[in-house]
Amino acid sequence: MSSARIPEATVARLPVYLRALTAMSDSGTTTCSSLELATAAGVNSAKLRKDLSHLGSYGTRGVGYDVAYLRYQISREIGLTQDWPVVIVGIGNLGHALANYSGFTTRGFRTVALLDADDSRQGQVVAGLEIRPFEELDDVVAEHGVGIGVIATPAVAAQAVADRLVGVGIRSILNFAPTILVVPDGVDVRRVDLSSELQILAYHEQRKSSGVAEEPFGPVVEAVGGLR
Amino acid sequence: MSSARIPEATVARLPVYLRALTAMSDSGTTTCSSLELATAAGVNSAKLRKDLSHLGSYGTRGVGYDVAYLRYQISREIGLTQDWPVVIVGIGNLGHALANYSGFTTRGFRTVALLDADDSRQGQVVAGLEIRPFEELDDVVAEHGVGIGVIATPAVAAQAVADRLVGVGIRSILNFAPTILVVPDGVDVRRVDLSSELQILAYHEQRKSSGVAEEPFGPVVEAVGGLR
DNA sequence: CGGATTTTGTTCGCACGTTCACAAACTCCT
DNA sequence: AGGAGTTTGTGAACGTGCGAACAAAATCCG
Repeated sequence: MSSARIPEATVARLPVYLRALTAMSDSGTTTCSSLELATAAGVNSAKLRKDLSHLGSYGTRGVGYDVAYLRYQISREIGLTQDWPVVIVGIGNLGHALANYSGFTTRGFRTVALLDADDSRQGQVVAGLEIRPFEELDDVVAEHGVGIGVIATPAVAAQAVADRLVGVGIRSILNFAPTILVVPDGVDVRRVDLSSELQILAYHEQRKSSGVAEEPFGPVVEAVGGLR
Repeated sequence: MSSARIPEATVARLPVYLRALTAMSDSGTTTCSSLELATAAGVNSAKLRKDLSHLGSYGTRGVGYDVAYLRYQISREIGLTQDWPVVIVGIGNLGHALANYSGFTTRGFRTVALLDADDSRQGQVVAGLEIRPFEELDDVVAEHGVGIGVIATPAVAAQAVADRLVGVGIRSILNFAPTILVVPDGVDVRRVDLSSELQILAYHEQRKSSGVAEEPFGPVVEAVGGLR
């Protein structure tokens, strides 16, 4: 069961459940029902139960889920029981923010290097790490192993950076540059596009403004991702 | 046709098409086929054509699409022919980066205010705007009208901020805080969650590492959003 | 003018995701 | 011990989304 393929939609929600469970754990809650967890995560309780059933049968009928146990099981399923090295490329405003962002230092991930092609930034210390030249990518991988690459460069540089990342063996890329990256089979790219998000909001806002007939209490979209 | 409801999946891709068309326009391309545009956007050409067909019939059989014309039509559909005022709340590292981010000043959006509850930041100028106290939210809305709210505060403050935003009439929120916001019907919340994105990548990376049997040339996911 | 060629717009079948509804399984109380 | 009450896990119905295949419409060329 636990080794069967998990639907992509479910995978995308597991981090949300994990966060909700962590919050419960912090506030001393030791047990929760599917309804409580679903409410905290902002989803339907049936959907939550079906999602969890893909991992295994970790609840107890008539009782609910043990918060700590379920949290561990989800962590394990996602692969957070080990530490993934993260390399951030492009330390401009955004890269700066990402380096300082606590979500990257959360259990499961460790920012091991900040790289930038701009000479003027070399040696500057951000979030306790020294900015290194992009050419040292190979050294970084040699030191810390292959992990996850984060691209926070301008759009024009993104594809070249991606090519280099793939070249040193990285197969998971988080792309903040507004470009569609072309990568070989077997490499995952997830794109985070702020202007797309704004535009999607604008579309719905426009529909709301110009009294377009909507389904009763229309699109209340609790959407995509969340920042830690 | 143009007033019919457009599928959510299509709406989410329109910004990508728009960006690809802009790039073509900048490089002097005046006409393109569905295959060319689809390739640039990283999608199947049949899907692209179906998406565009929801807006209307803007192509010419045997020829393709006029880049400038299609670009205008998509802009209009999304609602970018007017300028949406954007308010950013929480000017920490991330809020700082967002304020300087060119995607927010792109045609269609105008950052009108930076708000922060922290006294020590008041008056500081970021990206040409002075940081103002969060209490002045009402004044901002009075000055610039109701638009889109961006929450870049710590998680604990996010819900309270959202409540205030909704209180002054804002119905579109882009949430960077790692929290599920509870909002009334009719309010759209889009969440951008960096740690979720990382965790999703970690899940797939783990599967790739531990030689799990995969479908031939498994999950090459070109996923969610992109930054401008 | 008419046939060959190109490319759009749309129809169809299939896979995926979501929700409802209910049986199975556990606890609690008498 | 047994029945009442809870809550999980899942089967089935429904809706949405995707990709292939094809007809319709435009251009090009002889």
